[in-house]
Order: sequence, then structure tokens, then C-alpha cells
Amino acid sequence: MDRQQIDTVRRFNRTVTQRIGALEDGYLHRGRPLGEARFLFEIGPDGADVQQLRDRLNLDSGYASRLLRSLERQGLVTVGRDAEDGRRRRVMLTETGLAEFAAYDGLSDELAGSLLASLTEAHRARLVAAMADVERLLKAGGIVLEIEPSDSADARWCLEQYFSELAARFEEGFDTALGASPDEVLVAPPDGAFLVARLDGRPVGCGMLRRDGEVIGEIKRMWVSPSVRGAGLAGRLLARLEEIAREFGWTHVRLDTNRALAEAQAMYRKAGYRPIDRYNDNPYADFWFEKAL
Amino acid sequence: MDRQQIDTVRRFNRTVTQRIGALEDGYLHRGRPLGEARFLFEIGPDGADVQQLRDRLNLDSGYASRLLRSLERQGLVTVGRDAEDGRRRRVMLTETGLAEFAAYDGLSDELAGSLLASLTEAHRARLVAAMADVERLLKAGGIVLEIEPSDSADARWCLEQYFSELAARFEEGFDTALGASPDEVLVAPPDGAFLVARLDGRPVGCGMLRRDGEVIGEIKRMWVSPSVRGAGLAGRLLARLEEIAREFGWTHVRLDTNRALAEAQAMYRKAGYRPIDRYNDNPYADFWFEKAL
DNA sequence: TCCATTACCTGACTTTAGTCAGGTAACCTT
DNA sequence: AAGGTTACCTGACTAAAGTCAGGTAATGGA
Repeated sequence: MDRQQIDTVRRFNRTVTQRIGALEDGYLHRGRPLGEARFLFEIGPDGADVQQLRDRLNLDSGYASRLLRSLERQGLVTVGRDAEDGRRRRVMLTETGLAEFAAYDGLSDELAGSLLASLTEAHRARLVAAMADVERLLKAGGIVLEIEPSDSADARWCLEQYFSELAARFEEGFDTALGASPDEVLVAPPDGAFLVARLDGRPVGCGMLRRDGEVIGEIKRMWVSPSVRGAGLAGRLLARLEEIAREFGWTHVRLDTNRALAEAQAMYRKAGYRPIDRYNDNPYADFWFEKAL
Repeated sequence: MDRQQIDTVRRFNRTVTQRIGALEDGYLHRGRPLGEARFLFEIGPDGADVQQLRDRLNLDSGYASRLLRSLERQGLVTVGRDAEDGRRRRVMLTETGLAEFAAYDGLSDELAGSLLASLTEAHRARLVAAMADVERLLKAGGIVLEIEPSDSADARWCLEQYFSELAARFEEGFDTALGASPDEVLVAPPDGAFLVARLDGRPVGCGMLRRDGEVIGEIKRMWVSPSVRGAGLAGRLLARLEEIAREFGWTHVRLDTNRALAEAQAMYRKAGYRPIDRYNDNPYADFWFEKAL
């Protein structure tokens, strides 16, 4: 990897952790131990399960319990049984707890504001834009792609998101019965592959490759969660699916798309796909593309 | 301040501390307590004084001493008297210490690399550029401007940097005797002001305002350290000097500049300065500007 | 119905980080 | 040469963070 890029990243890490870290110290815990403050903040106005808190903050169960007792003693939270599962416990902020939360929220705003405070409006806008970019791309870098059965829980979840987005965006609506062909129920090597993209373990995108003739593959069900758009995930999914197709020994991949999905078309073209004639009877397809591998 | 900007900054803080923090944990200390690891890394291949280390890492003197003893016991450092001042102690890495340092250095590279690893070349370039921007502007936001006597240690240091830069950039060289007029020896309100810009206590820029007639001020000695250029510091200095002039009740400010300093001219024009006729006999001046306040 | 599992809890610990008071030797000023 | 200051040290302490073993009650499956 490029020496200069590495150096820039290291300088970035240094400056950012220094500047943000310095502000957070003794500022974001209001006289409370940092662990407690983070715990309280993580509970949030809507409450949370102890379990959620434990794995969001990566805490030992004993430690979490102790923090909870401490907050309870301070009158900041109440702990009750979960209605559905009596073992599980639900934490809610009390009146006072909510006030504390609001105070932390305000401090976070202040902290963020203080990073911008002494800049001119133009530079401030530039900083915020750069931060948004860094955030988006850093997130993107943490996304991992995995092949898995197309009927796994996460795969199903992604498909649900995908279909409901199609229903919202297609002028003609979307009916799963017409658009989702039955033979795709389970896609697996060597006749295809279903790819799930995950960020910190949570699915944020998917894509599917399926055999369509001896040496041709069809790409379908490409979906990227709105929370990570604009960071090239679609391109990565596409590239990975093509790679898989190549490994299967296929020579071409093709796909169809609807006129409502303009950004998808643009991406396919940029990735080297060329328009071809209709090759299927998908009622929702308006354009057909192909690429030689 | 803009709600949307604040939210972007908060999202940025969250994502960055999560992603970088997660990687640093248990990665950047090689089984050693974090404090020790940072101390070792800070010593560096060239060694350092205990004092330097103490205030770079903000450590209590007792604590620093203890860390030092621990590293010594592990055979990673040697501590010797300073040649010039017997009280002061100089820390050097041993052979093993150097190897450890190199390991940390490598890990930092790896960490940086891992943030870029799964991105495409184009997105990687975009991320690095955005990081550079964030770093530059975040630094800029930490810079504070202060009025102080033009003969303070930091003011003198800035002027030295300024003059040596002029000497390097002017085609005709620069001779302090000709360019620095004697009556500016000490500039102070209400006849002018010397501004020093500091980042984390270290001077990174300066600018001076001096009475030139009843209601006119002259701006001189504008200098910005190369380490913080491109983040609008010159503009901030200029704006602040104008503000001061306005407070003095002056109606105009003017200044001169050399043909070699093209970026300065551009900045003055953008800030509303208009070319005027020669108003002084500065042998190094090629252009003269004025602005009504 | 029994038994393994799960979610959470308590008590007893350790490590890390950091503070504070008081000391010694080197240095600096007068 | 005396007295204050500085740089570093040691010992005694504390708080925070985190780990581990063993427990209890609710749940789920055979």
C-alpha cells in the first residue's frame, strides 16, 4: 500500500484522537466514572435490555450488573422483567435519568460545536463535508461480504428490504409473486451464490448470482442499505459476484433493471455492462445488460 | 450552529472512535499496559528527556518515573544523565527497545492500512483526501489567536521564521536591516497590535497591525507556518487585525506585498483589498493594497 | 417432568492508572 | 557558601476497570 496514504491516515488518527479525546476527558462524564456515563448514555430515552447494553459496550456480565446497581442506587434507572422472557431484564431511565441523558446529549452537541466554533463558515462547511465523507468511507471499509444460503435469516431480511424498496420506487408497484421466480428459492455453488454484506455483524446489503445456461450467470437482488449508500458497496458486490462467476468458469453475466432505478443503470454501465436485447420475461424489467468476463 | 452540521460531526466522532478504537485495543499494546506502550513509543528511536515525555503525555512525575523503572526492568530502555544538566535524565531505547518500537510502528502502519484495505483504489484515494482535509481543518480549529508584545519569545520566533522565509522566496533575497523598520520594535495598543497564533501552545503564525497616520493602520508580518497552511489561518489573522483596527476607530487598513508572494495577493483581493499607489518606500514592496473598514 | 441452557446476579479478586507527600542530588542566584 | 529551585525519585495510597467462579430463577426441548 502507498506509503503516503498510510502516513496521511496515521496523521489523521493522531490528530483526531488527540482533539476529540482531549475534549471528551473530564467533560463527557460529569464527575461520574466514564464507564457509568457510557452505560447511562447507551440506555437512551427508549430504554434497553441488559443484554443489548452488554454487547454494544462489550462488557462482562458481572461488570454490567455492577454498573446497573450503581445507577439504580443513584436513582437514575429502574430495572424490570421483560414481558416475553422473564430472565431478560429491561432497563429504563427514570425522570432524573432522562435529565442526565439530556445533559450528556447537550454536552455531545457542545463538543461537536466546539470543533467547528473557531472556523469561518466556509471552512466549517468544508470540514463537515470531509467528515461526512470520512465517516461514509470508513464505514464502508468495515463491511465484509460473505457467501451464504439464500434462505439464511439475514439473507431473508435483506430481500425483504429489497422488495419493499422496489414496491416503493417502481411506478407500477411490485408484486413478489410476479417478480421473484420460484427457482431461486435456494441458490448455492456451483449454480450460483448469495452474497450478504455486513457491517459490525448487521446486514447492510446483498446480491445474488444464478446460473442461466451453461456458461452464463445472471445477477439479481442487488440491494444496498440507505445507511451505507454512496461508498461503493454496490460496486464491491458486483465485482465479487463477477469474480465468483469467473471461478465457476462462466464467460458472461447479464442482468435486467427497471427504469426507476437510474443510479443502478449508471453503475452497471460504468462497470462495463453493455445494453442487450430482452432475454427474459420479467414484467418489471425495462433494460437488459451483459458483460463478458 | 446548524443542527445538521452538529449531527454530522457527532456521527463522525462516533464512527471514527469506534473504528479506530476497536482496532487500537489489544492491538496497539502488545500485551503491555497501554500507558507503558505509549511511553515506549513516545521515546522513539532518538531517545528523549524524561521531562519531554512527561509533558507530551501529560503524566505525573511519580507515575512517569514508575513507567520508566518498569521499562528499565524489562530491558527496553537505559536511563542516563544529561551531559549539560545533571538533574535532567535522558532515556534511550536499547536494542530490544528499538525492536519493540519498530513493532509498534509496524502495527500502526498495519492499522492504518486496514482502514483502507477493503476499499477500491478510487474510494481509497477519496478517503485519504477527506482525512487529510479533516486533519488540516481540525488542527485549524484548535488554533487560538492572542495579542501580545511584539518582543515576546514566541513573537520573535515567528518573525525569525517569517524573515527566513522571505529570504528564501524573494528573488532579490531579504535583508532585515532594509525590510524591518526600527519603529516597529514594540507594537502595542492603542498604536497597533501583534497577534500570535498558537496550536497546543506552540506558535504557528503571526500578524501585526501598526498605526500609520491618524485613522489608518498598516498590516505587516503576516506569517503562517507551513504545517497549518491551507486551513484559512491567514484569513483569520487578517480578519482579527481588521477587527482590532476597527476597535481603535481607524477607517482604513493598508499593506504592501512582494511579487513573489502570489498566494498572499490573491488572499488580500478576496478579503476585499483594492490595489492603490505606492504609499511607502519599502524596497521589497511591489504591490500596495487598501481596504475601507 | 427433568435437564440443559440462558440471563442475570453477587462476592472476591487483579490490574491499570493515577495522585500525593516527602525525599535527594544537581543547579542557579546572590 | 547559603538558600531556593528544579528534575527526578520512592513509598503509600485510591479509584476505576475488568475478570472469574459460583449462584439463582426462568425458559425450552426431550
